[in-house]
Amino acid sequence: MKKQLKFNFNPFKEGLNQVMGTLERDIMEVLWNHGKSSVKDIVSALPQDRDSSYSTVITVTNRMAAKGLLKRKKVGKAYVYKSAYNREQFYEIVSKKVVEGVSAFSFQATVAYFVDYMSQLEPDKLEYFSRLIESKRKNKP
Amino acid sequence: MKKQLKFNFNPFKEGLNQVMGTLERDIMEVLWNHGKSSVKDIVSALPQDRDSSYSTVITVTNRMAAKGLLKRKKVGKAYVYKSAYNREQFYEIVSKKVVEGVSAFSFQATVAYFVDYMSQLEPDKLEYFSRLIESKRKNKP
DNA sequence: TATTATATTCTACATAGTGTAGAATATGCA
DNA sequence: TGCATATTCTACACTATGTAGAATATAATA
Repeated sequence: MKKQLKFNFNPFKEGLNQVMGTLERDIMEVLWNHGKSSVKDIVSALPQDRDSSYSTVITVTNRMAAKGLLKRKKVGKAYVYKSAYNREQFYEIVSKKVVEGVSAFSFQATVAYFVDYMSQLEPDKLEYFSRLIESKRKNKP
Repeated sequence: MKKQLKFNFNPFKEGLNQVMGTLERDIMEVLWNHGKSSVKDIVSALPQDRDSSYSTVITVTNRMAAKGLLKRKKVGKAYVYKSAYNREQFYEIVSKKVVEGVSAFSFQATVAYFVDYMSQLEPDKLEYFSRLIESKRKNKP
């Protein structure tokens, strides 16, 4: 079976950067937005304000491949990289693991803050939540 | 106001070790179980299988104090350390921040897995949450 | 008060993850 | 076969954590 993806979760950062470094995040975005890409492609697609060298990007993509975040395949002279998971899969994997982890850390506190957090949100999100619960209840006689 | 406690959350580890290192965790446990303690006290209360030197423990307690995890006060010749938060407070702070963080990361996936996780553990609780959510919704016109 | 036991601070090294990139090496196409 | 280009290797920076010796400070007591 596929090796389980390992990551840390930093709740004080934003978006993908909660789970990986900033360059890694930018590379993930490039691969999700542009599909399979060579290092050359990635370098040119990276945000303008980030001018990482070719070898910096190669080092990081290889580390990401070693971690199971990316896959690579030789095409002609160069390797072509792609994300091992699409965006939706990746967010699901992370969310699931963090929810499991924090529930195991402290079920009570987690439940309390989850409900609390939810109730402060807009009604449509609460509604989404209650509809989800209802459907679960119906499927669990 | 008090400086906000910063931490990473590792869902692949266990208990307090999800939020800090192993020696840090052992020190927290000593302080929660024994109350205010000098470094000497801590060293002797640490698990037998861990034989960290006095200066190792001092280094780590000072780092923890710098991070806001511990407080210290000079008593006689030595400093006496105590946790900045009691166990319950600490678990609440962490749970709250991680729940907020992962909800911001991906609201939909988080809600989905949270409900999923809860319904697997104790189906009955779903009804409780359902009612809780409903009452929250009614209080939010 | 001077000595001494003990506590602290300073410094430094190790490992892991991430960002960085030059130098050396390999390789495929013209 | 040669060259342009891609890869690998190596190495340094920074942060977090674990580790601990050496140097220094300090309080209690003789």
